Formats: sequence, structure tokens, C-alpha cells
Amino acid sequence: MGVNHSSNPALEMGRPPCFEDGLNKGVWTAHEDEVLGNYVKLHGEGKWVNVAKATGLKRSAKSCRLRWLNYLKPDIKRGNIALDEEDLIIRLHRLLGNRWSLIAKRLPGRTDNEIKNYWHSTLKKKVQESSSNHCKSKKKHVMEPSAESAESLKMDACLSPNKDVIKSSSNHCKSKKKPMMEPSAESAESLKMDSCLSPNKDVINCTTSSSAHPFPLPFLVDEHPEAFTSVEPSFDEGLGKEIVAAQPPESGDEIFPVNISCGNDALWDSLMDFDVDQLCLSEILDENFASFSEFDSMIVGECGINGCQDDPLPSFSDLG
DNA sequence: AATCCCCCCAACCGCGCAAAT
DNA sequence: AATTTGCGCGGTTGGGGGGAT
Repeated sequence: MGVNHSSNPALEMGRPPCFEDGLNKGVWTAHEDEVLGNYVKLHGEGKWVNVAKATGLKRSAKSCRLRWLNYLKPDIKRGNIALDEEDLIIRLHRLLGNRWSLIAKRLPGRTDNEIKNYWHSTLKKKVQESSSNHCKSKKKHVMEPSAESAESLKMDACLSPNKDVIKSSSNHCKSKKKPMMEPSAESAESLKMDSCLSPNKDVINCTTSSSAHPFPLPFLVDEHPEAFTSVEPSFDEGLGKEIVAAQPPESGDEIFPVNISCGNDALWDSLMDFDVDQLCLSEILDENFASFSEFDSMIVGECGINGCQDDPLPSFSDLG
């Protein structure tokens, strides 16, 4: 990071101007920035086709939009990404995957492009290195969940009915490029086992909270009985419905909180009604970073995401 | 000092969704 | 209902910077 934005970037780096199809491509000049900035400040965001035409800039609507959102917008935060921001990105990425725009929404002043770049250039390696270290150091990770982690699981249950998160999962299901796992017979069976398949679609099972993970996450109830402690029913204002917490499954049951968006339309419909804006993940994470780490370790560690079945991912306190 | 090579990041591209027609 | 248009998102590209050799 630490790019000097004060000077003209067109003269320093990036692609040279290109004039194919009558449109300028490549790095924006200071003059173009000024024209675009003035126009948007005057007329507001949106209608990017009009912006491109009205300003006389030989830029595509897309290019104008991107330039504004990633560079010219006044509230964009410049400079290095702080440690706590870094931590948050890693957590959110674990939770949301490559949903850069969603992650960016939780980091005021940061753009999805910036976060995406930062992830690919810095954080990805950091996480991988840390992950491989743990793969070497710990053969079998047994985590005793604390009261805190149980608490954080409840919290996660509340986090998960996140419209955007789930919608994103849906998009992945539909995506031709990266199709999501279709629910296997096995996972479908486990779904039946899970009370999230309740005929009452207004009842949302807390175990479905792991739907944010695009993989089946099996773990034994016996090992984490406290993870299934029922929570107080909450009331969703948007839905006008009571959200009922899950009852603890029978001892010995193996829970597969598969991606519900792919296999359970009824539940999916009800979850779609949640409004992401009602929850600011960062606030919750900020409040409960420590416990969230433990929960991460418990779930991710036990469940072998990243194909490292025996070895857990590290908690974030281990990173860096 | 010169060259090589990797890193960083701005910007482009293709795709999908939703609203408008 | 079908088509068009606009927008947003995530993946990828490409070139300058700067450290390594």
C-alpha cells in the first residue's frame, strides 16, 4: 500500500492511454479526474452512462463508475491498512469468502478493489503460511469450547441470516463459472436430520448459521454440546416473525450444516428477508474478537476446511 | 551499474442480476 | 413474456517500482 495519490498516477504507473473504439482506456489523468469529480459532486452518483456522455470524457460508463468508487469518492480512506482492519478482513473472508464488496462494506473507507488486491498480495500468503505452520505443529487439534465460544456461536447464529451473505451463496449456486456443491444425498439426509427442515419455514434453526461456509461442516454434538445451547427467541422486525432457536440435537448426531441455499428453498426464502444493514459485523466482531477466534478454531479446526482434515487453521491471534 | 524478476495496484473484462421498456 | 439497459461484482491483466542478483 502506501501509494502516493497526490501526484498524477498516469505519469507514474499503470497502463498507457489507449484510444480503441474512440474511448480512452488506461490510467486516468488529473484532468479527467477533475472533470468526473466535479460532475458527480454536482449531480450525484448513478446514471453512469449519462455521466460519461455529459462530461465529454471519452470513457465508458463502467470506467467512470469505477474511477469514482475506487479513487475519487471523498470518503475513501487512503494509506496503509491497519492491523485491526487486516484482522477484520481475514475474519470476514473466512466468513464470507471472496465477497469483496460485502467485506468492504464492513470497512468504512475501503473499497472492494483495494481489499481484493490486499488480500491477493498480502493476506492470502499470510494466512496460508500461518495455516501450514499449524498443519505442521499440531496433528490433531482438540478444542475445548469455552463458555465464550458457545456464546460466540450464538452470536454467529444471529449473524448468519444475512441477506447479502446468503444471496451471495445463491449466486454461487447459479454461477456457471464456479458452481457450488450440490447437496449430496448424504447432506440432504443430514438436512432432514437437522431441524432446519421444519415444515414451518418461519422457524430458523441456529445450526444453519454455518451456511456462510460453502462446505459441509460436520462435527459431533458430543464434542460440543454447549454449542447447541438454545438461545432466547428473537424477533425480526423486518419479517415480523419470531426466530426460534434450535433445540440441541440428540447426542451422537452428526450435524452437517450444508449450504442451505442450494437445497432448501423454503428456508432460503425466509432467510432472504433479513436485511444486512441491520447488522454491522465489524461492531460485533470488535466486541467479541477473542471469543470469535475460539469459535473459528473450533469450527474450522475440527472440520478441516482447506482440505487439511487433521489440522486446524490457526486462530487470528496467531497471525502476523 | 546494469539487468532481472517479483510485487503491488489501477484498471479492464466478462458475467449475472434487476429494473425498465 | 421477452428484450434491453444499467449497474455491480469478482477475476484477471499489465506496467511501474524497487529489491535482489
